[in-house]
Amino acid sequence: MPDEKADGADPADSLGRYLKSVRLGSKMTLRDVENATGREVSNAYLSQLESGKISKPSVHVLYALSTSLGVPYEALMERAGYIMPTGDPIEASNAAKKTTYSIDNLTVEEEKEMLDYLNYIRSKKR
Amino acid sequence: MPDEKADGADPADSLGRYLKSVRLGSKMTLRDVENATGREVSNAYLSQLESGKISKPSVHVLYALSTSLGVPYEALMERAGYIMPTGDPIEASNAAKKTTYSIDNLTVEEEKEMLDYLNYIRSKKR
DNA sequence: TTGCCTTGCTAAGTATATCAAGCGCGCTAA
DNA sequence: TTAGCGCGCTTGATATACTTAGCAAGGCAA
Repeated sequence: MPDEKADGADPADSLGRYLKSVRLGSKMTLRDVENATGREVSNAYLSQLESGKISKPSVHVLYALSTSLGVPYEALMERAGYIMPTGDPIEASNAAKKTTYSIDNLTVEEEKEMLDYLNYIRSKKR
Repeated sequence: MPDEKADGADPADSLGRYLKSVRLGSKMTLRDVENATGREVSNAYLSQLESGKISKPSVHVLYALSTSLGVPYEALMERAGYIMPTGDPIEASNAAKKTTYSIDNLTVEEEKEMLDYLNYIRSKKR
């Protein structure tokens, strides 16, 4: 691993290494985690996750792992490259293409503002 | 074989119908949405989503649709059967009451106002 | 009519997540 | 030594998300 960058450049890699470090930190085996998730995540699959062979596990898997390992759900979501609504680094591909459609490419802040505004106009009308 | 049930018990079904109602409410075609997502979600795929043929789209797809359609990310996540950290184990029945919070059921006037507001905050920020 | 365009939709293929089974290694005990 | 067990890991198979190409129906113009 001589070419590791300081930041987590590769998201998949980062997720795998994160999962592994957390598991080892808890002194659990792969099968321990499998059982802790109620067999929702097989040890074989977890192994592939940790080695980075699988880049985008489903949210269900991430949720099961987060509760079984005791780490916050959001941490796993972000490292898996998913976008959390509370605002975070976003995969750049979104910003690339712009079309001039009605509500297009809402940023997270914009979405929040829009929601606030909706609440405002609704309360006003009631 | 038209054996559709009238209730919205099935979450997958619910997601499809929700997407469709939002799209029609915005007066967009399937291809409009495809373009609005920057081609991230094809019109063919969206059609399958709306018809309930696909039950668990990835979070990326849901995110692209939420921004392009102007609905909150959480609403789609919940209807797709995913678990959001702020909620708890979510069942279909739960989703119904919980999503009153969202931009669900936008009236036409509200939609117009929202669009105006979006233009406003965008022009302000540039 | 004929021709062109758009709309929703489908059929068939590819990619990838996920599972079940099992392999080889290191350990510990007889 | 051999037997057994738990460990991480791999290998193949299946399910399902997702793509690309295209079709039938309807609208509209010449």
